[in-house]
Amino acid sequence: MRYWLMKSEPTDVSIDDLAAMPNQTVDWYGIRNYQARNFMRDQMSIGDGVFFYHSNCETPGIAGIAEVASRAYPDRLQFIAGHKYFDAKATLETPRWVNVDVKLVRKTRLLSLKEMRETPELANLRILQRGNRLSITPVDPKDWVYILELLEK
DNA sequence: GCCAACGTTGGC
DNA sequence: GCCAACGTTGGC
Repeated sequence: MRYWLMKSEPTDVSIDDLAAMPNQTVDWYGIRNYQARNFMRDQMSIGDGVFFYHSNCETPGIAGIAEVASRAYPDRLQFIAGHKYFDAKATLETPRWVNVDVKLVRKTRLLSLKEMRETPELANLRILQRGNRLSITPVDPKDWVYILELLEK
């Protein structure tokens, strides 16, 4: 059992979009970064905890709790010629990109990036480190618990 | 819209 | 295999 923070642009998939999806589940498509892919492929298990993070928006921050709902499987968009996420080097036999499914647990208050930065206990959180752009990062269990408490406040 | 930081690409 | 150039991310 591991914990993760996964970024999504709310103009693409917001927490409310997730809540409106069938089974409140979305395939985490479009990851085109090897580190993030490897986290999904090698380390994620069904039931892992996920903080659903809104990025590249007016108030970035954690908007809800979700969970990993599948093992990693090939991202279908890599095979669609002309698609934004098409990859000419990927084949059905040797796909390059994978995704997991992510299921909503519950929407929370928005815990803003600003508030996280102002919380000394969270100083080690990967997303707060300088220059961190990874869209999927592991979260330490103690940070997971601490943030859960913050989300209740 | 700016730009710092980082990842990827490709010439050599 | 180096590294300059380019592309992307994402906060501000």
